[in-house]
Amino acid sequence: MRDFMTVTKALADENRVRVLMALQEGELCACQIQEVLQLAPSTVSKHLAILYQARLVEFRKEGRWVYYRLAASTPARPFVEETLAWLRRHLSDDPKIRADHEHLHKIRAVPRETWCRPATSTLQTG
Amino acid sequence: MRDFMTVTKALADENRVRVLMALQEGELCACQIQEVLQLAPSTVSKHLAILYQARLVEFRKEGRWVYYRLAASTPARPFVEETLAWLRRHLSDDPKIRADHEHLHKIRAVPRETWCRPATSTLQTG
DNA sequence: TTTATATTTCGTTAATGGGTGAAATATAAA
DNA sequence: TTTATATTTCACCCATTAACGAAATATAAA
Repeated sequence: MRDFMTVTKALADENRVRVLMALQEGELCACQIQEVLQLAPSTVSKHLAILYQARLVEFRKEGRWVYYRLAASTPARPFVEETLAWLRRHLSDDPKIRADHEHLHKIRAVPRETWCRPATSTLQTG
Repeated sequence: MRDFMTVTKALADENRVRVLMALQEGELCACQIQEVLQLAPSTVSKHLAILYQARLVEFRKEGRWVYYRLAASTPARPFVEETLAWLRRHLSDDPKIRADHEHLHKIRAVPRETWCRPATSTLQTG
């Protein structure tokens, strides 16, 4: 029950759901997720920690960067894939999710140095 | 997205999840739900309103009583059945859910007048 | 080493949300 | 009508949490 509630609470925030949907297309480093959500790094970090505690995402560290991905489902814990499929079925067509995906495509199209910088993002958001 | 978040927020509370699981065995009136959750009537009423807004439950009024049931899934909105199936798969074996079911069996076994009374419940809870 | 960058942790603030009791509402019984 | 009961609404309190900036941590580059 406790595990289950940890997951439902993790899903009860729009920004965290956006993260999970963004990760459906592949891993992203923390700063890419910051760019999509347009939130402060500390805020995004907290959201990612909550998703990690719910075991919905995993991460790997590469140099200064931390790459997050959807957690792998195991036979013993089909939970994740099931939950993500549920999200996908109901949110794939959502306008905001679609906008995030378009935003992500732009982010992936340019070298990281272009946008992973101090404060001024040169990326066109519209 | 907004609809979806209304549902995930509704699911992000343990007592509301307990209500949904309790309703799997059939409709219950508000006071029966109060008895299961052991919470104040006003609190239970609030929880039920949140579940209703999320369109996870429906209700019918019969005299002074209000009977709640799981919402019917329609082809246009398979959401409910899917969500409830998800709950069932992951919580049917949960100790607290099982205890609620046992409690419910006792509640159903006695006439309503026995326990749906002022403040003193004569029902054995253990 | 020093400097720069990516991320997390910490402290704080503001908003949200669960809990309650009292009052309001609705219906049934006396 | 008056009284009793079931439920909801309202106002409030307290706990939780999302957001941020600043500081701390970690790693890479100079």
